[in-house]
Amino acid sequence: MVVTRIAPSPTGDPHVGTAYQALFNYVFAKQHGGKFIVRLEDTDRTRYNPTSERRILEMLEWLGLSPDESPTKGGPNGPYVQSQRLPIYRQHVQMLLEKGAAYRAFDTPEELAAAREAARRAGKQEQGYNRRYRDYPAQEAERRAAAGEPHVVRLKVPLEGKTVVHDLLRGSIEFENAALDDKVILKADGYPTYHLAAMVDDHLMGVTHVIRAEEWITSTPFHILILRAFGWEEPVWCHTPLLRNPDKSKLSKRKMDTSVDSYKAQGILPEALLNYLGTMAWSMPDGREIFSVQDMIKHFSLERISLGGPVFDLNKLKWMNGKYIREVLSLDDLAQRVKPFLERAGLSYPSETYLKQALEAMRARFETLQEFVDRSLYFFSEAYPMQEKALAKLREGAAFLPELREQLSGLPDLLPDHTEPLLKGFAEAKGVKAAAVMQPLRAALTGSLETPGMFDLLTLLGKERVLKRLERAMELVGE
RNA sequence: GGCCCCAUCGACUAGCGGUUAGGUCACCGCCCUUUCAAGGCGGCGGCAGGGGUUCGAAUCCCCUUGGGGUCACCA
Repeated sequence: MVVTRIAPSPTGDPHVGTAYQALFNYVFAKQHGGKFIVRLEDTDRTRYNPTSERRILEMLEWLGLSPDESPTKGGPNGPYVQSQRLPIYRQHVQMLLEKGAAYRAFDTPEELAAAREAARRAGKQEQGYNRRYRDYPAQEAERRAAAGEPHVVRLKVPLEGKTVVHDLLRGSIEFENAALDDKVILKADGYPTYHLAAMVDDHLMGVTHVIRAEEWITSTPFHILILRAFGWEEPVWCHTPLLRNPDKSKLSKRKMDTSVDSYKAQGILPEALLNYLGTMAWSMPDGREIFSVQDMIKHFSLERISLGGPVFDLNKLKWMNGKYIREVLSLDDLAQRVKPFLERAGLSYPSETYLKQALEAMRARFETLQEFVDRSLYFFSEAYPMQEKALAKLREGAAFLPELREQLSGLPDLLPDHTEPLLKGFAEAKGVKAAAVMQPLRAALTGSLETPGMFDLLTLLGKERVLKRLERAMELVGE
C-alpha cells in the first residue's frame, strides 16, 4: 500500500509550501488507494510555537486534504507528534550505538565553532564536523555519558565510496561519502534531530514514498545512510521543486505572503488555492487550468512534475480565485462563503434573496470574498463613502437630480421595465447621452463609478432607498 | 566557495528528434457597453550561449553562462 506523509514543523503560520506538499502527497496517496499521514516535527524546542500545530492541522481540513492519520485523528502508528516519541528515538539511537554505527561526541558548541573557524582559516574545502570523537574508546564514552556529561550522538558515515540517491524525477544523484560528515542524530537535550526522527518515523509508519521539497536533496544521502545503518529499506524518493519568490529565491515570508491563514482571511477559496498550487510544476495532461482535487487524483502522475522552480504569482492566484467565484461556485455556495466576511465587517442583509441578488450583480467584479465586501458597501449600509471622482460626476449632473428624483418617485416600482424607458427617455429629452444621466445617478446612489448596471442597482436598492439617497446627494451638491 | 539541482515568452506551462514552438496570467488594441468589470476577438513576447550526435534538434551529449538549494546540537 502506498503511504505518503507531510512532516511540517510547528514553528509559525501555516505555510503555502506545506499546503503544496500536502496536495501532492494527498493526491498521490488517494490515487493509489493509500494513506496520507501528517506528522508534526517539533523536535526543535527553541522554535516551537504552540498555536502553529493546531493551525496547520486546521489548514489541512480547510483545504479538504484530510489526513488518514494525524495528531488529531490518531492511527495505528501514533503518536504523530515527535516530541511524544522520544523513547522511540532513544531506543533506536541505542541500537545504532550498539551496532557501532553511531558514536557519542562530547564537543561543546564553542569547540565546534572554534574548529570550524580554524578549518575555514586553513582554507579547507570540506566543511563539517572534524570527527574528533569518531574513534574515541567506547567504554570511555559510555563512562562519561553515564556520569551525565552532556554530549550528542553522531552517525558514523562511511569515509569512502559513494551514496546514490535514486530520485524519481531526476534519476541517480551521486554523493561522495568523503564529502559528507558525521551528522548529529541525537542532540544534547535528548531530542533527535530531524534526520534521525524522520527516518525512524517513516520506517515505523510504513511510508513508501517520500515526496518532499528539493531543499532536502543534499541531506538525502545522509538519510539513506541512517536507513542502511538500521538495515531498513529505502522509500521512493521524489523531490519536487521549491516554490519561489518573484526574485526566484525560495519562497519566504520576508518577501511574500506565505501564510495560508492570510489568504483565507482575504477570501481566497480553498479550492482555488489548491487548483493554483496544482498548476505549480504540474499540469493536467489535457491542458485544462481549472481543475479540482478530484480531477487531479484522476489524472495525476509524479512524472508530469516539471523541475523548474515555479514563481508563486499572487496575480494569477487572484485571477483563478475570481474564476471560481464567477464560474465554478453556485450562487448559493458563494452566498454561504461570503457571509462570514459580511459579518466580520458588521454588515447585515435583509434576506437571503437580497444577498444573492447583490452577489449576482457583483459577481464579475470581485476576485476575493473580501473584495466583495469592500466594493459592495452601498448594498448593505447607508454609510458608504463618496469617492472623489464620483463626487465630480455628481456635480456635473447635479442639475438633473431634482427632476430625476421626481420622475422616479412617480413610478410604482423601480424594476427595469419601468426604469429603463424612463432613464433613456430622460436623457433623450435632455438631449444628452445616457451616460450623462447615468453617471451622476450612479454616483449619487453608490458613491462610486464602478458598479453593476444601473437597472440592477435600482432594482436592488428599491424605491425608498433610491429616493433617500438622491435627496442626500442633492443636499451634498447644494441642489 | 565546495557539493547538489535546475534552465521554453515578464510569470505559470505544453512539447519528450520532424510543430508556422501551443495554452493560461499580465500587458496592448478592438468589440460589447450607462460606469467598472466579466466576456469575445486580435496583438506583443520565448527555446540562455557555444560545441557536438543526427538527414533533421526546444527535445540527446558536453562545455560555458545564469538561477536555485545546501553546507547547524533548524527543519
